[in-house]
Amino acid sequence: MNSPVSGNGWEVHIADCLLWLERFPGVVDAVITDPPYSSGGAMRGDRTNQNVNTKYRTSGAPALPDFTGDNRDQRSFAHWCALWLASARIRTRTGGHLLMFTDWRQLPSATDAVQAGGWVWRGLGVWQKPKGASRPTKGGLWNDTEFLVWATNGPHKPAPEAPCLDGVFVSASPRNKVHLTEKPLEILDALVQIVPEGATVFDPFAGSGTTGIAAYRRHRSFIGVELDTAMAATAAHRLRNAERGAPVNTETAAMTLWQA
Amino acid sequence: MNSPVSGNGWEVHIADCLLWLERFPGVVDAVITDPPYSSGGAMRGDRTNQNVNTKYRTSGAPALPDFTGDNRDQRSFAHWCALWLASARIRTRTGGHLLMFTDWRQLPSATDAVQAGGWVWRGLGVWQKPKGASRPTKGGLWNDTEFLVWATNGPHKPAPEAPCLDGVFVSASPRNKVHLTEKPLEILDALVQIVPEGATVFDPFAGSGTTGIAAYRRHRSFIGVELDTAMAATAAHRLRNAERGAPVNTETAAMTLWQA
DNA sequence: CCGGGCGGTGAATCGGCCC
DNA sequence: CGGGCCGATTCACCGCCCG
Repeated sequence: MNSPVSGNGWEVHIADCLLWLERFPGVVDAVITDPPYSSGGAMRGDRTNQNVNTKYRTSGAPALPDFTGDNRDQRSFAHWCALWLASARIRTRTGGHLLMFTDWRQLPSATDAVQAGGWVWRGLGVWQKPKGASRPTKGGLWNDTEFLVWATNGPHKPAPEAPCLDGVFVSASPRNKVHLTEKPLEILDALVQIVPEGATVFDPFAGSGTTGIAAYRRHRSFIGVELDTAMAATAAHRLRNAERGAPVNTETAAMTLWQA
Repeated sequence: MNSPVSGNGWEVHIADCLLWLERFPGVVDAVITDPPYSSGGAMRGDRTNQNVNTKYRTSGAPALPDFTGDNRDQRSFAHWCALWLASARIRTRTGGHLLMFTDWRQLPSATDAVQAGGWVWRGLGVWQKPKGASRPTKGGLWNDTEFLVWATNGPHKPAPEAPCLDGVFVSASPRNKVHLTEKPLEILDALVQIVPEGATVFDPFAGSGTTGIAAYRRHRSFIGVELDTAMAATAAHRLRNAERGAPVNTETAAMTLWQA
């Protein structure tokens, strides 16, 4: 285990989360994460030669770094999720929470994996994107949602003062993204409140660290694991920006992407 | 096959949809339906002695008739759905649509069944209920959504003028319900527009006929099948109200529930 | 006719108790 | 000890009623 980059109540580790979890001795209160979806071309065997930039980029937007782990077929996606979900659950306190993003195509696999990993599935949240930030489907349903699987490690015993989180989050994709699938900070800001202040939030696919920033600002501790060295550097940079009270997506944060 | 109750562009049959479909010679353009969810207590085997009124009713609201078929366990729910979905697909034109309501708990089983029935799953819609019309979950996600599985029979080739339906429908549960799980007319009004005017909409679980009313008002033909005699009478009554341009949920419509 | 106040409601869930 | 039945719980919004 490499030594992490850390700050006041947060740490970011560069590691594969499965290997990292095997050696992690602590206990966390919630797992809040956005794993690689591996969507598109599932069950069609046509994903071997695509990386994320050719897959997702359509316009003249600046290219973002390819991220790894987004090329599994559907069955192995579910199996792999079950593995890290089981490992993460072992390190989550009884009654602790899981909040995991997924898209519609992987949703059934995701809920299967969550349950296979020993979590108790308790509901679904919806991230509704404004129409401008999504794609119309002529003659069908507008594809403007992603989903959030909510589960607990065993019984759900909310504290009397525990808030009730919305089931539908309306928010546009962030501007000035430093990660291709970066989630809106305001959604993570709501999600981290599923645990009380002082609790520890764990993100095994920390990416650019948005979960950590939300946790930091809401006075929750954060442990992030990210496989990609450059992306982990970006997460650390953005968390340090948050510590300074600065905007997180600075020019220099973006530059860390290409230096490692 | 009993002779149906029918009107100008609509018919309601009293039958089990699986048996009825076996003998139906026609072709429809869309299947839009809300099957019994069989939710609650899934995988816990505790559903034997519950009817829907004890299951879902909490307050002093007037009792509505129990509906049948809401007591399958999860595996047989998926299997049974696959059966009627396959039968219905055979009677749907190539490129025709399926829109099927489900709740979060049955969503993975529902999408499995849709695909097992030979449909091509193409997306998810969300029905977001106002907070007042749903249940808070302390320390977790508010349970204020139901879902809509969208699929097509084979390739999706929308007409150039085909509209794009919303992915998220915001609507309160109807007042003066005559069916325990009656869906808002405004949502069905949007959904029937997935097929052009003059096309035929089929609902194998017609219930109180809301899908038919929406289809009638939007100049689509409607074929409904409903197992429960009293509920089918209610559907016919409400459709006749719609033909007269009258409000559909009249006192007499409610009375048909208890007469058969 | 408009605005504010108030009571009703909800495609459950959970703990506890009884048999 | 296990399974099933009973009843308390939850809170923002909807819509009616009244001023």
